[in-house]
Amino acid sequence: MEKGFSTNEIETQIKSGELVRQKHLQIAAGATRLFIKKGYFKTSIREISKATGITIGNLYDYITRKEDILYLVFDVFHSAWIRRLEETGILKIEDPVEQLRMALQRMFETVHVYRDMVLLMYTEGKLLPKEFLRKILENESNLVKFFEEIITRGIEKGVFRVQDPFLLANVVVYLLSVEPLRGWNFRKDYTIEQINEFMMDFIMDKTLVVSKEK
Amino acid sequence: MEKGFSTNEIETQIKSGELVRQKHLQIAAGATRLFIKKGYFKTSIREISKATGITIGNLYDYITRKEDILYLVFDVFHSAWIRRLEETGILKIEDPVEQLRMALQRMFETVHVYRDMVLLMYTEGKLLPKEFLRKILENESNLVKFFEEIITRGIEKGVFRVQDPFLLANVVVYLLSVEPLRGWNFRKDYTIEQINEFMMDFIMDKTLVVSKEK
Amino acid sequence: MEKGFSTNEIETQIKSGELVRQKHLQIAAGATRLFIKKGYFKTSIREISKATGITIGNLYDYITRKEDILYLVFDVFHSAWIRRLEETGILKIEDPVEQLRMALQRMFETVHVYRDMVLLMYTEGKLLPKEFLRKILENESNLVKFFEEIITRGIEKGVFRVQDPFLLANVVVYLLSVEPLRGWNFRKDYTIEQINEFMMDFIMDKTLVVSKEK
Amino acid sequence: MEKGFSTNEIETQIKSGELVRQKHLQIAAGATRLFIKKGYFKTSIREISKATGITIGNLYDYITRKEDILYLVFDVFHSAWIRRLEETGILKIEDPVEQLRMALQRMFETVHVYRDMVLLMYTEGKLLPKEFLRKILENESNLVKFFEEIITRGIEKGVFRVQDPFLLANVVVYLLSVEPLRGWNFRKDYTIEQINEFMMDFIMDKTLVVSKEK
DNA sequence: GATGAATGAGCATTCATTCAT
DNA sequence: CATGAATGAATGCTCATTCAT
Repeated sequence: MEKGFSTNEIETQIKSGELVRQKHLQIAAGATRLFIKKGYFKTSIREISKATGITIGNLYDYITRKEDILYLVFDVFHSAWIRRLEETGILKIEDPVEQLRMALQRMFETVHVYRDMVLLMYTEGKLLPKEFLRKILENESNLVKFFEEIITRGIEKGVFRVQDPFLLANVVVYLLSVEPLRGWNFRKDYTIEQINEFMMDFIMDKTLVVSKEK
Repeated sequence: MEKGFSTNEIETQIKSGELVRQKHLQIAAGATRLFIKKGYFKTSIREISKATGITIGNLYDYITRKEDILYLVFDVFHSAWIRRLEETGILKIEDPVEQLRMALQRMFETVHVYRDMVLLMYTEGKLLPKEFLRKILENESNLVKFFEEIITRGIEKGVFRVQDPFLLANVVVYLLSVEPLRGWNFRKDYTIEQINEFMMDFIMDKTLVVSKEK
Repeated sequence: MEKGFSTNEIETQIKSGELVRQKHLQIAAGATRLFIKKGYFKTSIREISKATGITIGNLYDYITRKEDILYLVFDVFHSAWIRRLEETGILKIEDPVEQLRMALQRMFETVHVYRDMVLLMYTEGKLLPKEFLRKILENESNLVKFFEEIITRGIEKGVFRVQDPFLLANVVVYLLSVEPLRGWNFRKDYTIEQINEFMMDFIMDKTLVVSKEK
Repeated sequence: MEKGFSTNEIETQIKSGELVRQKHLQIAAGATRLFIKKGYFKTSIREISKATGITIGNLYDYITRKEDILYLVFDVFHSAWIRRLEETGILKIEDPVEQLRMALQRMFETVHVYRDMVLLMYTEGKLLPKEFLRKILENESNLVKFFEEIITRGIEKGVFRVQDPFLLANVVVYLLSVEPLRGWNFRKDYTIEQINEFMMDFIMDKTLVVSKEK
């Protein structure tokens, strides 16, 4: 029903849904900073309680296990992520080339904004309870599908020539995270714009029929 | 480069260098299995002691902090990794195209063999104390340099046309880990050979001057 | 004696005595089931709130401490217990032998019906605050007196020959609980009727002058 | 192997069996006092640690869960209990009447010595994990058998006349605990000797053929 | 009178690390 | 060199109780 953020998956002692939503955001906000700085395991519930201003007991009215907080963090992040993608008019762009370029542009910006969160998902994602992990992976899977569809449409329109759109889409989504994951090795020598431009060309090159005669 | 494996960085209560080396290997072997299965934090020293057959007290004669074990694990892994690269005659191949292809082939195989370790490095690497982390990143950096050199030589020989060999090399090394990190989304639909072939083509395409007229 | 059930001992935020009585019954009913199933300590106020349908805050309008609920449970039970004894015309039976036999009969039935509660009183009774404990013990003491009087009357009438009616009455009341407390060891081999018959004979034998020549 | 006290049932981090035995005794001793005074649930591990002089961590080297301590307490108690029974030459007494009398005498003394422990077993016994509970009940069951055998032998020798030796033995064992469980109602008016004498007569009367003509 | 969110002390338990033998 | 018992701070979590609405 609500668009955007919802965390119905987490069992709660609190009846007011609105309150739950607000506190979940509050918890996620406080915990995110800590998780990014110290990692999930090195962050204690006491610290989260302090950072969020919610007493421990009350915290546990909104979650059942510490793991839930990790999920909360990922979920809030994912909502923001999705929102950024939807806000743009990317879905309505007709020309696949332009659409892919815009989608990539948008995603690279988003990845940059949420660099630390992207890193967190790669490093701590596996700690999620199976059920939550499934949900997170589904999100990622959808992003891949999103790119797969753009590519497929491009193929149908004859502007892309690609053998395996699905595998390519996987690689493309993976490449979005080069900077967060491997940036330590080149960050110092390039601006973020240079990096993104390089990645953009790298991907577009791979995809466009028209790049043949270069 | 070095003769196999050395862990001089770790402070030790024991004099005999040979013994230290042997026990370090023993510790790394036992701990690796555990870290892969349960992660660094959820593995206790007691478990490592049990898995290695080294009593806790004795364990602490060969390390100073739990983190040291993580480093040991990474270091042993890295030696094996390097060995695999050196064993082949890749460095002696004259034709850059062939050399790149062989290097990639070799690396994809290696990544596949050490898939869990690669994952471990991505997820737990950040836990290393700064000094150790520096060393690990240096290893990685060297791998990037290795590919950068191949590419640069290819450019000089006129067989590759690449704008930024360094950035490309970074991307290439990053792409080696596509399967361990994102394979969950496509592993079920492809054999490892199909995946590697796809990745190989993807990278070579990106690099080769001659591939234009395809 | 009193008309049913009253729990004036418990301090209350609520004025209306009638309401207090009703809620106290409601609380006792819900809590009894839980206490029997999980024991006093392992039953939380939250669970009692849920089981009784009374919100936690409201619950605390009718009690002051968790211990009060235990007392409530015992008190309600005791009323029912007493009622069962009074309902029968035992007090009016003239022949002491018949009277004792009927009283025992009635009590064994009652114990059987309230077996779990009897057990609960033995195991959790000591947890009551001193004042409440005193009241509960007084109830028990009255039951002993009840039997003591029957026995004494029997002695006066020459049908019982007993040295110490008071101690005997204590033992008799204690024996009523043999099945709840030690039944685990013989329950499987006997019906409840067999057990009660045995106990009955055992006690009557102990008491009756006339049983000598058997 | 060792006669008397052994607690092999409890999993331990400690290798030296002798040390385990000694510490288990130490733990049981300290915990017993606390359990008797405050009950199992109201006694915290911290208190037990303090009372035993064993640090919390070390405590947990000798047990796995708090429940184990309760078992330890019961087990130590049971060993002492058994020892008292065996030390006497009761088993060797030929005359069943004398044997029963001596056994009862001995048991009443023992119950008196361990009055608080008997109470503890009745009130907290049910808290034991199933496996331990089974063991404890088995001990009790054996005590019943012990009396059953004496009685049966008495019947065979024609000195007892009893319909159901097994049920009677159950009742007899149950009666051993009148004083701990119901003594609050008559303790003040009788010496322990008076009580025990009364109980003794009560039971012997019930059992002896020869008591007919009294 | 009723609601249920908030409090925070308290609990059992774990575990990296030390050190006497 | 090796052993393994000991330490104790720290952790995640529970729950009786309060109180603003």
